[in-house]
Amino acid sequence: MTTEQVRVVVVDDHLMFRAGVRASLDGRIDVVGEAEDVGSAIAAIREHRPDVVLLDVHLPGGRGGGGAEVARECADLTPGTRFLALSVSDAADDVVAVIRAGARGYVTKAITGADLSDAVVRVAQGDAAFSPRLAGFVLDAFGTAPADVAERDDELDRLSAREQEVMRLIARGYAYREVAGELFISVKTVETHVSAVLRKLQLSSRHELTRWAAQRKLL
Amino acid sequence: MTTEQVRVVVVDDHLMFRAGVRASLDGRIDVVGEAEDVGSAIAAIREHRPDVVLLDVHLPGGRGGGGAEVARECADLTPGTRFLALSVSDAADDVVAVIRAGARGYVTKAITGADLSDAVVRVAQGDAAFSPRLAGFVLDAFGTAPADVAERDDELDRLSAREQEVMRLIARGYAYREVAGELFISVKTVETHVSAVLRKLQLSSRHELTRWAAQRKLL
DNA sequence: TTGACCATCGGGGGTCACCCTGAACCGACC
DNA sequence: GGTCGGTTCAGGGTGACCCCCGATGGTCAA
Repeated sequence: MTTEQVRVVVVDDHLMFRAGVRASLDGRIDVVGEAEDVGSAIAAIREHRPDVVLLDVHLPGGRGGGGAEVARECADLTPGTRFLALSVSDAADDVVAVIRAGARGYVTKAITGADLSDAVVRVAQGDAAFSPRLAGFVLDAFGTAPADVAERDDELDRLSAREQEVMRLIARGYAYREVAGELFISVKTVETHVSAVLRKLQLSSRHELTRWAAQRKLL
Repeated sequence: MTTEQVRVVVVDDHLMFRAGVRASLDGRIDVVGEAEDVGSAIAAIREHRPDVVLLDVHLPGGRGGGGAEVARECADLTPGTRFLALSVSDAADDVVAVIRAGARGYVTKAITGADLSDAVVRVAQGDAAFSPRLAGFVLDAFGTAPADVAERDDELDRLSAREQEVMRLIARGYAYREVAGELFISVKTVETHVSAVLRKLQLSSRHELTRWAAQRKLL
């Protein structure tokens, strides 16, 4: 890896900044192309097929998706290319969005030339590269699925077993007749249960029930 | 951060390895406790409330969840504590599992004492710490959603602007009359738009529309 | 100018959702 | 034994939903 330079395309809407990046990167890196908006970035990446794209997060053009749009569009077209986001923003939303789009790292523009070169090399080798503090945002966004199992529901406990059964089907969009067929009871009985559910949960329609159940991940 | 030592609990099922970790960590780190299985780890963490837990991934005891189980159990109990996974395994599944459980980093046991000390300090400061190559596993597991974005646009673009507006309100549970009042149009016009939306999306009721919109996160 | 699409309305009608009262059976509890 | 709650079902009613058939006017492109 010391024998071959890392081929890089720099995407940023400011000419001066691109010149600065080009001047700051050391001999391990070869800037093979530049682009200044979403469209020209995609074209340049497809043409040069670089190892790494240094990608500004906020870009003109395209459908307003900025750097994340570029990464998404090129993910299938150029599988060997990795993306390193480079932005003034250190907002968690920006970081998570572009990482979700497929970028392998995110550094702020306060970085030094040497550190940026290191980050580019690391990303080229398949590793991740983050400015301090930013990696935590990604991990925070990552660990937000299996943590809510312990939540008990006293509202749900007020429903009888049969009422819960009917409630789940109704919340999933089943019609009364379909619920009746599913549970081998009459439509009128379903109506009775639904009325009881709505009354006990203090809801007024099956639509509210759907949202209520969705919020509690009961679907 | 040079004035205060980072307080650490070391969790590993091998006494010899714990001794090695203790001997390898430098003066910035203070090992305040040790544990050798899931149960004793949770107890030690609750007792000492360390800044960082060095956590072996494969542990005896508990419900077989290993280090991930420890991290999950302690997430709510000791919010100030961060977890750094430490394992011989460099398998992607192990890495993703323990990160998903809340760990802020993952290093292999091939690490040097100096690098491990650095990683502990970085995690204590809220940053992430990964051995080379391992961070990529997490990012790979993270970017597994953008496939439905393109499909969403195709389907959604077939709706006119007004139809999308009506669709969002209907999907949120608004009644026709409420939508009419919100958009200053007649109930009949709302009906027309809803019919067009259902026909274009090949749905048969507003309930299916709600699920359709929820799947695409349009709410 | 014509055609296509969109947004805005209306009548009519069939189905569905929701509520009301009322009732029967069963098991648990006092 | 009486009371209470759960489950089952019925008739009747009102409004919401969803479709069919129309109609008018606007914009935009061929």
